[in-house]
Amino acid sequence: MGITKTDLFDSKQNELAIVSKAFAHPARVAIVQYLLKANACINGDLVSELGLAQATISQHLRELKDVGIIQGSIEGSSISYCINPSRWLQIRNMLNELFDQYKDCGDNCC
Amino acid sequence: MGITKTDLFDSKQNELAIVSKAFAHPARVAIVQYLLKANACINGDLVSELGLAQATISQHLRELKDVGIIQGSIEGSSISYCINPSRWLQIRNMLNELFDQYKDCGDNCC
DNA sequence: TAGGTACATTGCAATATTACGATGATAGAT
DNA sequence: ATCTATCATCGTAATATTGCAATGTACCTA
Repeated sequence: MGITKTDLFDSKQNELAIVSKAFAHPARVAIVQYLLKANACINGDLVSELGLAQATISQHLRELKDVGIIQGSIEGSSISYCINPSRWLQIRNMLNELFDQYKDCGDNCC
Repeated sequence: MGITKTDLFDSKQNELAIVSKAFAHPARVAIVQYLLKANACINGDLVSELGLAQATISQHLRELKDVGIIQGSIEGSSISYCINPSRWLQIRNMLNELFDQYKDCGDNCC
């Protein structure tokens, strides 16, 4: 059926899944890494950087924007994208909270 | 066309995407959280815990296992699953490495 | 106004994911 | 050997994702 049964899970689990899905494509990882490296805000010369069509890049940018990871501001006729600082930290904390839950159980695990 | 052009990206970007994809479904997040909470190793009573069919749970478990996040060992006629410690730490480090790359650029961003 | 640049959106084809019933496979109990 | 419990796999239907050409929109320039 291809449809995720989101109602079976709590909001935190769904949020984690949505955020993870944003990173679940190498193109979006590459876009985020590029924005991190450039630090200053960059417009869509990602098209020449990555080897994908303009429409495809635009689509990936929108997905990242929808999740709030990046934000764009109009810069004349082009658009500057950059990491959303507060959202970035929030996601980082959310992931850390998950990964910190692991308690090493020695070798008596499985 | 529905197929990801993995050859356009480096192995690290692809790895990050693959790992993220494992967490990109609330059921898999819930499974991981359950294993974290239970600490000790748990078999497939996830079927009653989550509201999904046995076949569906099994499928999600396999995806988590394929990425190496969890591992299972036969326990009589049932199977004990648990977090894979080394892989868990490795993923944690990989994500931290990404999230630490963010340098706050003050307010002169975008 | 007309033309060009930079993105976004639409529409479509190909492939992937999600979910589950039905069916296998294996281990323990009778 | 037969039954049952537990889990994996297969097959299939419904939906989502990926990618791009074509088109739309907004802005700048001449």
